[in-house]
Amino acid sequence: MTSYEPQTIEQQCQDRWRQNNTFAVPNPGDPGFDATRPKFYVLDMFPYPSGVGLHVGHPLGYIATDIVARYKRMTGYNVLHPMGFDAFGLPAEQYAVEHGVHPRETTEKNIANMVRQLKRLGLSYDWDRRIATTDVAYYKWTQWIFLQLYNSYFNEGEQRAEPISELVKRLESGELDVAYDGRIVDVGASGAMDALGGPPIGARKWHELKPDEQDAVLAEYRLAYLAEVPVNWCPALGTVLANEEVTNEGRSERGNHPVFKRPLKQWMLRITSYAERLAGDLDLVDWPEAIRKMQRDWIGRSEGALVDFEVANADAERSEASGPIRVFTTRPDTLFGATYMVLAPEHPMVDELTTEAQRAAVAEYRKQAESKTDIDRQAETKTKTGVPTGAFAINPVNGQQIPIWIADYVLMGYGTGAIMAVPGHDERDHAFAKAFDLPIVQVIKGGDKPIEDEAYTGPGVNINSSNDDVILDGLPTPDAKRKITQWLNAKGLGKAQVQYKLRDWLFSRQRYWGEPFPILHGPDGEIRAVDEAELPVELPPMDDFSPTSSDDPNAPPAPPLSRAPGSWKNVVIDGVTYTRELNTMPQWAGSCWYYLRFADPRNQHRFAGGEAESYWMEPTGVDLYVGGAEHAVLHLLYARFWHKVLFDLGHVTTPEPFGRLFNQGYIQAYAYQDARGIYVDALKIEEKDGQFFYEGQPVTRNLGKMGKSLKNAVSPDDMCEQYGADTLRLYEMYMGPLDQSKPWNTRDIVGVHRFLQRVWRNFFDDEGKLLITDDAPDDATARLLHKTIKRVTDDMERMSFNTAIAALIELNNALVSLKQLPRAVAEPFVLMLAPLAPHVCEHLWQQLGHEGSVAFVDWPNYDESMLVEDSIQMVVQVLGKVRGRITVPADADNDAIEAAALGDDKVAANLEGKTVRKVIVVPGKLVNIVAN
RNA sequence: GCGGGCGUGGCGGAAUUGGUAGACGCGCCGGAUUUAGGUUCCGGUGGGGUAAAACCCGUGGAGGUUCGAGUCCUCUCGCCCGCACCA
Repeated sequence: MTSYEPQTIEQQCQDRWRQNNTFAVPNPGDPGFDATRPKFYVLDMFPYPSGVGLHVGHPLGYIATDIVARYKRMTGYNVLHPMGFDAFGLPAEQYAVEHGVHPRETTEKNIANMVRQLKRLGLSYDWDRRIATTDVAYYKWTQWIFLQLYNSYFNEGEQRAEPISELVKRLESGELDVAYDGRIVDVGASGAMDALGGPPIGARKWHELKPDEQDAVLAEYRLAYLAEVPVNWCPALGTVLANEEVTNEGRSERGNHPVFKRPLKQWMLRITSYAERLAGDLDLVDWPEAIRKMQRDWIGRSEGALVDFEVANADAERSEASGPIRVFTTRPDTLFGATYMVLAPEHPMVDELTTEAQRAAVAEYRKQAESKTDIDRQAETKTKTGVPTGAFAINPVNGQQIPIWIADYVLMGYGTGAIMAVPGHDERDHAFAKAFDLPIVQVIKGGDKPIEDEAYTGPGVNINSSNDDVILDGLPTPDAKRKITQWLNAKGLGKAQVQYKLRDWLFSRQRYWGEPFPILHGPDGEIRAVDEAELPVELPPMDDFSPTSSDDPNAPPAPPLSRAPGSWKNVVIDGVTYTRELNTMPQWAGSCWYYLRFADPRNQHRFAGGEAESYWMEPTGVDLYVGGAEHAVLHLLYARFWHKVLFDLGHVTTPEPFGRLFNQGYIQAYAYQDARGIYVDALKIEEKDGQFFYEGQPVTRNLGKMGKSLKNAVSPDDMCEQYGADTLRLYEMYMGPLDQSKPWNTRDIVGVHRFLQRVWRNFFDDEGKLLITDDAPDDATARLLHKTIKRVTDDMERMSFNTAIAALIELNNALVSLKQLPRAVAEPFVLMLAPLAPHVCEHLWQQLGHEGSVAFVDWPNYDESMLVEDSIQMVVQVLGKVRGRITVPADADNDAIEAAALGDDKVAANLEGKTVRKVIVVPGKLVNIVAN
C-alpha cells in the first residue's frame, strides 16, 4: 500500500476483530476472566431499529462511548460495552399493518441493517451480548419483573417494597386489620395512622373477609394494579397513552393525533410510592444538574397541609350527606385569608353541593370543561372562568361562611382536586377574585402594591390571623405554618402533608407489538398471575395486527390481541377457563432493565446471574451512560423505579441503575427551503457567492435537527465510503464538545481526513516503505511528545475529544519535518490515536512489528520531568497591556524576573516619564507593571 | 410567566483554576510541485492603521470589582432547551 486506503484497512481490521472475537469480554468465572483488573461499564441508550437506518447524527454518542471503552481497556479495565435494540413499538406494527409483514420480520431486518452500519464504524461492542427487547428469551424476564411488581407492595413505614405475601402474613397474624374502606390499618396504632380519619370504624380481621374481598384489598396495595382511571385515550392510534406521551397541546407525541380524557380500566404501576426516594436519591448520582432538576420537577414534591372545611348547611338535607371538603395547601399560614373555595369541575362532591338555583349553570360549566381539550384550557390561562355551586363552606379558623365555586383552574389530578382560595396571597386566586368580585383579605404583611391590586405571594409576618384559640399575628411565615398545622392537627381539622405531582404510571397499551401481560382474567373478574414457570407468555401468531383506530373519541378500545386465536386467549386451569390479558406493555417496559440483561444476556434461569450483575453494577451502577436529553424524565425515571423495586426485593445490588449520565448534544444540519417553503434535498444544494441554489432556484437556509423530514440527512455509509470510518469518527468528535449541539458540515470533514493522510506519510515513504528509526528522538520532539501525552490523557479523562485530536494533529504536524520517525515517538502516537481512529492504528501497530491488537496495549505514560522547560518566555504588561516578552530561567526568582522585565527595551520605552507604583509577578506567566 | 443553558474571526471551535484571546481544523489569499484539475508542500489570514513597525479597537450590549476579566458581580438584548393554572 503506497497511500492511505481506509476502505482496505478497515475491512481487514473488522474481519480480524470478528474472527478473533476481540471485544468479547468474559464474566467472572468465565475462562480468560482477569479478576485483578477493575471493571468499567459504559453503555449507550439503545436505539429503536428504524427502517431508514442511521444518519450521521445517531452514532455521535456511540463513537464517544467507543472511545471511552477503548481508552479504558488500554488503561487496565475490564470493559463491558454492549449494544442492543429497543425493538417493540409502533412503527414496526404500522408497517406490518400496511404491508402485511409480521413485525418480527421487519424488526429483524432493520436490526440486521443497523448492526451492519454500526459494525462499519468500528465500534468495539461485545456483539455476543447483543439483545433485543423483542427476543422471547428477553421479554420472558420483562414479564417476570412485572410479576415481581404485581406480587409486591410498598411498605410505607419501611419505605421499601416487600413481597405481598409479607403483608398477607401480617394480616393473618392479626397485626393488621382492614378498615371499612378497604384500607389496611395497624391495630396497635389504631387511629394514629390518619389523624383526619379518626379511629377506624368497622375494622375487620383478615379471616372475616371473603376471598374476593381479600383480593380487592390486596389490589389496592400491589405495585401493579388494575384501575378505572381517566386516561389519555387516542382514538386515532387506537390506544391509551402515558401522560408523558401526550404533548402540552393535548396531542399524541407520536403522530400528533388528538387525545381525550376518558375513564378506562387499565394496568397501572404504583411509581408514586417511590416519589420520595426517586427524588431523594438523585443526590446519589453523577448526572447533569439540568436532568436531575427536570426529574425533581416532574416528581414535584411539595410540603404543606391537608385541611378539612365543613359544608355550611344552607340546605339541610344535603348537608347530611356531605362530609367535609378536603384541600391541600402549601400555605396553611394564610388560612385566615381564605375567602372562598374552588373545586375542580370533575370533583365528586360537586353534585351533592350544588343548590337547585345553580344546578343548570353548574351542569353547563361542567359540560364545557369536559369538552375542552387541554389546549383550550391553556389558551385561557389568563382569563379565569367558573361558576358558584350555591353552597358555602366554613373556614375552620374563623367560622366564616365562604362560597364554594367550581372552576377549571383547579385540576382534579393534583392534591385533592379542591382548594381554599387565598386571593391576597396567590396570583391565580387573586385573578379569579377580581374576575368575580370576591373579597380579598390581607393576612401577610408585604408587597409593593395594595392587596386589591396584586397578590403578595412571598413570605412575611402574619396579620389578621388570630382567633380565641390560636394567634398567628406577628409570626414569620415558617413559624406560622408550623403553628397552624399543629393547631389543625390537635383539633382534628388537618395535618401536615407531602404532595407530589407524579402520577402512577399507566402501563397498558392496545397494541400487538409489545410484551403480553402474564395475567389471566377469571370468569368472575378475578385476576390470576401466570405462574413463573409458565413464562414466557409469547405473542400469538396473527395476520392482522391493526389496533382499531377511529375518529370517534367514544369508540371502544379493541386491542389487536382480542382477535387472537382462542387457543391463545383462553387458558384452562383446574377446570376454570381464564382469558388472557389482551393489552400489551408500553415500549418503555423493555428499556427499563436492559442494562441488567447485558451483564449476563444468555442466562436462562435468572434475568441476570447474581455474580455477573454485582460484578458489573457495583458500587454505583453503570459507570457511564450516554444518550440524548430527551429521555430526561421518561426512560430514566421508569428505569430507576424498576431498579429500586428489584433492589428492595433483593434482586440487584445497587440502589441506582446509572451512576454517571452524560447527555450528548445533537448534530444539527442545514436544511433548505424553496420559494414555496418546501424542503429540498440538502445534498443537491449549490453555493454561489454566499447564496444557495437548488436546481438553479434560490433557496433559504436554516439550521435544524438532521432527519428525513428536513431532507438533510447524511448517511454514515456514504461517509465511510468516501473517507472511511476513522475519518468519520474523528470528524464527529472534532466538531466540538460532546455535550453541545453543533452543525454538520460535510465540507469540513476533509480536515481530519488530511490529518490521517499526513499520519500515513509520516510513517511511509512514496514506495510504502516504513520510515521508522530506532534512534532516540531529539530533545524538542521528545518534550513535545510528553506534553502531548499529558494533554491527550487529560482530555480523554474528561471526554474532551475535540481538544485531544487537536493535540495529536499538532504533534503530527511537528513530525512532518523529520526525515525518519523515531520509534519512541511513533508508538505512543499510535497508541494515543488508537481509541479515536482504531482501524488505521491497528494497521500501523502491526507495521511497527507487533503481533496482537492495539486495543489492549497499555496507554502511554508521560515523564513529568520532560514537561519542565529550562527557560520560559514571560509576557510583560504595562497597565495590563502586553508591551514586551522576556525569556528567563525557569527557576528565576521574582526579583530576577522583575529586573529582567524592567530592563526590556520596549518596556523601558513604555515606562518613560512614568513612575512605577507596583510590579506584579505571576511566576511562569507574566509580569504586570503598574505605573503612572 | 418560571427555571436552566449559551452568545468568541467568514465558519466549527480553543483558552481545565481571573493571567499572552482566537490553539486546532474548514474556508480564503499567495507561492512551489504538476500538461491541467485534484492531491501534496511552504507561507499568510480578527478589524483598523503602517512601506514595515509603532499604535488603536476587539469575546452580544451597558456598567462594576481587580494590577489584570471571554472567565467574577449587576442590569440588558438575542438564541436554544425544559416546565407551564401543580394550590
